[in-house]
Amino acid sequence: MGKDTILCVNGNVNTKRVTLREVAEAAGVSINTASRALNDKPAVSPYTKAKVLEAAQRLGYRPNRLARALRYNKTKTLGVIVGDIANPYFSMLVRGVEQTVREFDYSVILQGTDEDDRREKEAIEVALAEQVDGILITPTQRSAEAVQILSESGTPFILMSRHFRDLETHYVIMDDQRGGYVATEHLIQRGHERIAILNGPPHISSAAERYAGYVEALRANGLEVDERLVIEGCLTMEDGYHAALRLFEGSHRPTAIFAFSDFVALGVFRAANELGITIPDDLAVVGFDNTIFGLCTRPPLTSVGGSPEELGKMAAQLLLELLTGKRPNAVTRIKLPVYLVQRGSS
Amino acid sequence: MGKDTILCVNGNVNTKRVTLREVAEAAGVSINTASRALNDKPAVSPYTKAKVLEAAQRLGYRPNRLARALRYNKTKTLGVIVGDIANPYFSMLVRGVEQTVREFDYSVILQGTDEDDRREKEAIEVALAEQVDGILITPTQRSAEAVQILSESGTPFILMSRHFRDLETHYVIMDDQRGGYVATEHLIQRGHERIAILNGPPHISSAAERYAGYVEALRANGLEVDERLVIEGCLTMEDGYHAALRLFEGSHRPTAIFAFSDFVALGVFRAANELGITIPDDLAVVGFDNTIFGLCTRPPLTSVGGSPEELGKMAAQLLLELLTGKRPNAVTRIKLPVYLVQRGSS
DNA sequence: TTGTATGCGTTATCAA
DNA sequence: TTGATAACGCATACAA
Repeated sequence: MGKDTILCVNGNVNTKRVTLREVAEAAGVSINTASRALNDKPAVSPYTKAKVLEAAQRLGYRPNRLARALRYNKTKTLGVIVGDIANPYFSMLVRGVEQTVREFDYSVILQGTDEDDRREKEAIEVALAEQVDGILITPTQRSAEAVQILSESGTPFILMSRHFRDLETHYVIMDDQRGGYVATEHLIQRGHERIAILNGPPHISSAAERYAGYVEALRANGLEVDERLVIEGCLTMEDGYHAALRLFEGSHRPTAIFAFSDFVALGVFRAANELGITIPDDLAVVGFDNTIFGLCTRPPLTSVGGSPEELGKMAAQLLLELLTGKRPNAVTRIKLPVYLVQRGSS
Repeated sequence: MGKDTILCVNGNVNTKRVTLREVAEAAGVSINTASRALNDKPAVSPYTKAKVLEAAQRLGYRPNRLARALRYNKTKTLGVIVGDIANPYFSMLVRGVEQTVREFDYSVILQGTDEDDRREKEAIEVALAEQVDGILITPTQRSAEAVQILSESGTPFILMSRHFRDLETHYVIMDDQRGGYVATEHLIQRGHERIAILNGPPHISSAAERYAGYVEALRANGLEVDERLVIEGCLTMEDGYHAALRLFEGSHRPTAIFAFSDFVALGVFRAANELGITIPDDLAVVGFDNTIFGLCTRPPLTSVGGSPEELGKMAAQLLLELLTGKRPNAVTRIKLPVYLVQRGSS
């Protein structure tokens, strides 16, 4: 062990934290004088202030945000609940949230639901028990119960990426119907008529609306919906992979696929690679979300969508403005525009 | 507005939370009788208990974890600090952590550093101010200061994926040197002699050790290190993309690339696609981490590594065992094995 | 079996 | 300018 070795075995040893009382004692002042000095409050002499600051510095004082939170009844903490942290879409979303939240000196308690409504309820309960000031959530939408609980709790919350048509909540979503329309129309214009959709679960609003856009585009172009080309419940790459395999095995093959997300589309690429199907010649593919992963497939993936990171940022900003009173409390609904970015896959 | 409409405009309205005192009053008992009833403590009559539980239920009582934490001096919250939340490697890591943490009824406060040491320090300060019981961190390693601070704080912490050679800390890492060796040796056996490495920043231990393994394998096979084929600082897909472009533009092209991560390797695929370079004929590629994204490239990506999700789980488990006293406090160092999974790219 | 009183670390009120 | 005291919500030692 060299002399520079830092011994970091700790744990139950030095776990005692320095409190304000100790700082006050060390500085020879009362506890609340110390408090005022550290919080830049008026009514404290420069000399005293310097003494307190020095003592705090020397002892390594760190204000206890918990105690402060208890006092203020504000934790400066947000609960963030998403479907799956490892899903690139949600990763980007959370990244946007985290960045914005940090700017406001708030913290994030992150939880994943795996799209399970029981887990979702638990996550909400945990967040509320942690006294978060607000909640950002992509609801599983298996029922409206989550929103019901949140609503009754009185804790401000904002839905991200998904919304309930007949519930008056704040939300920030993509223009999913438009996205579905644009993607499908694009494929039609490229000459396709048998266009499959590997959609998400239909109880999720973004999936339902993209489907509506898909249908709308088909009808507008004199095409009928073929149930055999509609596959639901795809959320992950694995889902996309298996759905694509099933589709190709069947007798009624599509010439194009519109996937619920780039992540799902990646699964389609995997299946196509394995089966020797050439994209875009044998099969055109369009994804959703415009993630960077679409740049790495061969050929690169055509995708429609906005920026999930931006959506996260907006939702966080909205919530924080609500919390800090910078924004009136009327229901705010934001629908972000989507764009089609055509690349080699279609 | 239908009769089922839930009005969720809240915010500053109903934000008053139900406290234990109110439950006690509603049940007509004292505050601590209520406390004991709700916490399944002995010495409370069944009748009283039922009364309290009913009142709690009716009022929608939720115990305030903050107040409880203040009392216990334990928050049941862990700070998790990683380089970049949107990096698939870290996403998987965080996912593993979150899953394990939930099993123990702990919460996670997540922060990203963007590999910036100032942000890292801030993140640590925030976590400590939040009184987290422990910290899981992938240190930026620009200096040992982060570890110094953590060490002095007395808060247990565990390094993930990276470690300091001369510091006595808990850590869970991959066998990076072995990984570097295996990847390089594999490429050599496939007949390659000009093998480039798109490595991470050298101050990061995993990068340094993979490089050591790379060098070791070259030497063991009578090959010399060619500085022109060593590129450092690659962490993202973008980095891999630009590094690969630079490499292909130069006069001294490699016939194989060993990338720091699958994420970086994806960038290589993008560059290769754009330049019309055929993998694996013109260029072999090996990634690291064995993420599912490697399955979607064409051809699929050869990769070496263990499971980042597993690493996250182990680190979380280790920390929680430390915190709950289930594990002695001796320094625990875990090095997870790595495997080579050969696919089409090499 | 139940209730009273105290303390966790902070901040705010008010009096000195 | 400073300090004593109460309060935030909860849990517990102790008394009843």
